[in-house]
Amino acid sequence: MPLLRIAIPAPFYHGFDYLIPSDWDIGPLVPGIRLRVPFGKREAIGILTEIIESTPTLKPLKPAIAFLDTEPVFTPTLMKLARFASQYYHYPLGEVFNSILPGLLRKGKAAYCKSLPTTTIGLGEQFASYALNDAQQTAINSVGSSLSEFKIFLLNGVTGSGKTEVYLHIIDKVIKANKQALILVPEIGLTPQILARFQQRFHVPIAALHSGMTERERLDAWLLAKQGRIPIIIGTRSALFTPLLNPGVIIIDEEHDVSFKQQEGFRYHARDLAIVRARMENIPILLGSATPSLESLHNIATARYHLLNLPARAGSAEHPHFHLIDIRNQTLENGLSKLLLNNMEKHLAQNGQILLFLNRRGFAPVWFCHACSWTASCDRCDVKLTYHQQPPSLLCHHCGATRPIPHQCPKCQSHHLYPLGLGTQRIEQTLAKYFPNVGIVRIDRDSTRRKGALHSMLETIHSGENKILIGTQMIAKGHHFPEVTLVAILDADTGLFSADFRATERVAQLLLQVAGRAGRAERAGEVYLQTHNPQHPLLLHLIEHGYMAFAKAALLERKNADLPPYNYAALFRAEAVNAQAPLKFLQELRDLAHVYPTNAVTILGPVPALIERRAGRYRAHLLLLAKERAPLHLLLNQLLTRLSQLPTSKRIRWGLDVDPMEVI
DNA sequence: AGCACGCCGACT
DNA sequence: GTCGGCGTGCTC
Repeated sequence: MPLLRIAIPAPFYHGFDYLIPSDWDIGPLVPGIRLRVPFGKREAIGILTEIIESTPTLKPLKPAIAFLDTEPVFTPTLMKLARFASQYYHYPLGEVFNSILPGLLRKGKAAYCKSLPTTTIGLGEQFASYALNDAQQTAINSVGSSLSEFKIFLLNGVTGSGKTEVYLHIIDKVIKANKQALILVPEIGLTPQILARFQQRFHVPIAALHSGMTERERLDAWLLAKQGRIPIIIGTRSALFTPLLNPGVIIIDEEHDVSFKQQEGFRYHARDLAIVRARMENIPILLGSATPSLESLHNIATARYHLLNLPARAGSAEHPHFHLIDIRNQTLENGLSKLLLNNMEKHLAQNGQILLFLNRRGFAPVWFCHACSWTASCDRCDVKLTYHQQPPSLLCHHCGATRPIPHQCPKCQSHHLYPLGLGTQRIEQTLAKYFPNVGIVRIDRDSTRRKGALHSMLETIHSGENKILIGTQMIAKGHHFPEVTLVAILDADTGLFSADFRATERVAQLLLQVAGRAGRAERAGEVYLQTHNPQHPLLLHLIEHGYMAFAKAALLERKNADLPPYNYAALFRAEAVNAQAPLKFLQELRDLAHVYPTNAVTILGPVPALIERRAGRYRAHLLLLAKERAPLHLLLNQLLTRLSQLPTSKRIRWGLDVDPMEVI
């Protein structure tokens, strides 16, 4: 008698087996359909993974309640991909399915599409009006001649080298072959500009999967893509799991971007899984970046990926022209050096626009007592509170807590309290004083909270109404400012000495990204970096020899330190209200590893997290490193099967992060 | 993760 | 005398 093996969205690493009610037609019972089943004292919706002949469980089986689909909600590839991801990230299969499914299907709604494509159908301009250079043509031909085979390409080219044009031509070939193109972009990269460019070029339905969509729109896009009726799908990380009837190509734009890695729950990396998917679908995958990840560059070196280089267009600098401003022993005007202010004046006089980058929102990062050096810190986190002037408050950037600003020191009763250090609000104020007749706009999370605010602020730059833009990381992605002739990074030192092994890579990528916001292809901007470390080898390498030289040096460091990509990493994270519990739990886990001795895996820790207490919870980490994947994953499996038996495991929130992006 | 059961403190 | 706190155990 056949039985149903079902993946249930619950924290278990195995499926659950059910009886088939005797009056059911067995025909629709194929892997990939949803079923409603009794589960403990409640009901659950699970995915049928297998029809089996017998069950290993000794408990009596319950019959399933209902099947919700007559055909699978997943394509066969997505079923395989989910299974792979579940094993690779050691995350329960039912939970993986659950995070892939559109919300309405998760809740048991019918897999039925009400509307025809709600997406815009573009005008379909002629492609022949666009001149390609040799490098672009080579890239297009390389991918174009591999349209029905699995091959990984890395398209490396600076801003303005024409990466998007290459994407568009490849997509054109794909849809002309009646296949579908899946494009993943970073979280903030999915701007209306990018979408407009696609809509302008293609006379086909385009699904743009963004956070503002309703659940209904999401489901429609999913179902239409599955039926092959939407040829182009653009979206962020989770769009990777869109079912495709006729997949033709996957494109990952800005492949180095960390937003492709999910940072909670099912901690998958969309780029890495996209490669697995492309292999399963037997299609090419194109990774694009001006600053490729060290992982990808290593894969170029080992010939796993094929490199396609796009040199900068004629007339433009290969990389922006950098100037280091040594701010040691200099009197700064609220963070702005004399040299920078003079150059700003010069550029403004020539009607240029200016972009200032400071990755710190608020007015000042510290509220400080002049008399006894007391500083305001968060009650629930191990961080100082940030002083905000609008609205006036002390804010914790880690847990969101706000406090009124004390004007008397709680420690020594002094009234000499003042904001210390620099944030974007303070820079904005200083600029207003220095350039009273120049339009200034500040773009950060605080100033853009209102819906549509970001868009209208960007407009004031594009229209020329504002001449100076001061912003945080928000301005580093997606947007381009052709009239900006001067870019300044006010504090290039942030991150240079971070304990995380990826910090320097992130700094290099961020600096180049910010620098790349400016200018036109034929008129690249000047870039100033204010630093206390003008001799820092990373900064020197980057500005003198460019990103590739930096990457080469950084890879050598990683190799010498046995860090990724020369080792595979997995990180156990634990947190609890009790300060000792996470460390104790991870120590127990480490001790458990002694039961499975292996030389192939190095275990480091447990150690408290760099910011140990966050939102009232203490956090700790245990890092595992291995030269080969197999022994690492074997050990992880062994640990996970016995983890729930550890005495402290119930009092702990824990998670496993395979290929972690951050280890501090 | 849910959900129920179970055994100890402050309320009508 | 009950309502409810969250520790513990279970889910085919």
